Amino acid sequence: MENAIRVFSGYLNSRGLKLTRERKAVLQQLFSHQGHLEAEELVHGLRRRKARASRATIYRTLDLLVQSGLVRKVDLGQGHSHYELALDRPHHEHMICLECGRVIEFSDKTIHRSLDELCKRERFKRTSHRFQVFGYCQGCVNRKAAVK
Amino acid sequence: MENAIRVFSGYLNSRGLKLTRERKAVLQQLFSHQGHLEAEELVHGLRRRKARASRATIYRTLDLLVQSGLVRKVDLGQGHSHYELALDRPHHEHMICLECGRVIEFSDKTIHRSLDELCKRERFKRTSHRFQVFGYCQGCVNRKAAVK
DNA sequence: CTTCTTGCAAACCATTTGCATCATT
DNA sequence: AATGATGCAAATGGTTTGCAAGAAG
Repeated sequence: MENAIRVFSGYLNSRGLKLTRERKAVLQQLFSHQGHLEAEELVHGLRRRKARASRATIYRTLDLLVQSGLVRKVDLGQGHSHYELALDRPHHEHMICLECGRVIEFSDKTIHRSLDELCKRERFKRTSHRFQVFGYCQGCVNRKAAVK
Repeated sequence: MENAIRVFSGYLNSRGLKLTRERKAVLQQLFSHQGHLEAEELVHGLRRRKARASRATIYRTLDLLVQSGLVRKVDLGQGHSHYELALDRPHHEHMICLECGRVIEFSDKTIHRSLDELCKRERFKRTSHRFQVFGYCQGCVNRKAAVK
C-alpha cells in the first residue's frame, strides 16, 4: 500500500502530474476492497469514508492507475469495467458465476503455452489476452439443487 | 441460409412470434457479410439494399437470433457488441488486431481440455467461455517495420 | 380482428469532456 | 504564480423502451 503510493507518485512525477488527495483516496479505496471493484463502488466507498471524489475524477484517476501499471481494467462481461490491483499479482483469468457474480481467479501454464504456440503459428504478436469462463459456482449449484 | 430461415421461423413459431420482412432481412444481411458484424453495419447494410429497418428492430431481432441459437453475440473489446453466425460453426476464440481490427478465429483442443480440468478442480459448472487475444497481426507488424 | 411488430423519440447507463474554479508544486 | 486538478453539468455512444400506428396470422 505504502509501496503502491510511492509507485504511483513516481509515475505522476515522471509526467509532471500531481499526487492529490483525491488520487490518493482512490488508490486507498482500491486497497481496502481487495477484489474486483467497479467505478460505482468506488464512488460509494469514498463517499462513505467522507473522502468523496466526483465520478469524473474517479474515472480519470483509474485511467492513470492503469497507465502506471498499478491497476488492471478487466471486463467481466457485465457491461461496465472492473478494476483490480495489479501490483505483485501475476496476470490471471476469471471464472464468473452468472448467479451470484462471484469471481474465481485462475491461471494455467498449459493454456498460456498453447496460446503462445498459436500466436507463433498465426504470426500474431500478442500484447495481452483475456480469458473468461461463465457458469455457476459450487454454492449456487447446490442452492439451486436444494430449492428443487 | 434457407435452412437458417427455417430454423428461425420454427423458433419464432414455437413462441407465437412472427417472421416479418424485417426479421428476414436482418438474417439475410448476416449471411451476406460472413464475418463479425456490428449492429451499426447492419443498419447501413440494410439501408443500402433498401430493406431498411430501424435500429430498435435490429437490436430486437438480434436478441431473438441469439436466443434461437442461430447467432452468437461476441465482445471483441471495442465497447460494442459484434454478432456472428453460429449455425454449424463450432465455438471458437478470437485474436484481435489492435491496429487494423482484423479478427483471426482459432480454437484449440489443449486449451479446452485444460479448461475443463480447471472447472472440475474449482467445482465450477461452466456454460461458456470467451477467449480473446489482443495484439498485432503480421500485416500490421510488417507495415510498421516498413515505415521506420 | 387480434396480437405481435415497427419506428420514432425519449430514456438509459457507463464513461468522457468542456469549462470555470480550486489546489499543488 | 503557474500549471494541473477538480466538480459540475452537458455530451457521448451503444443499447433499450414506451407508445401510437401498422402488418402478419
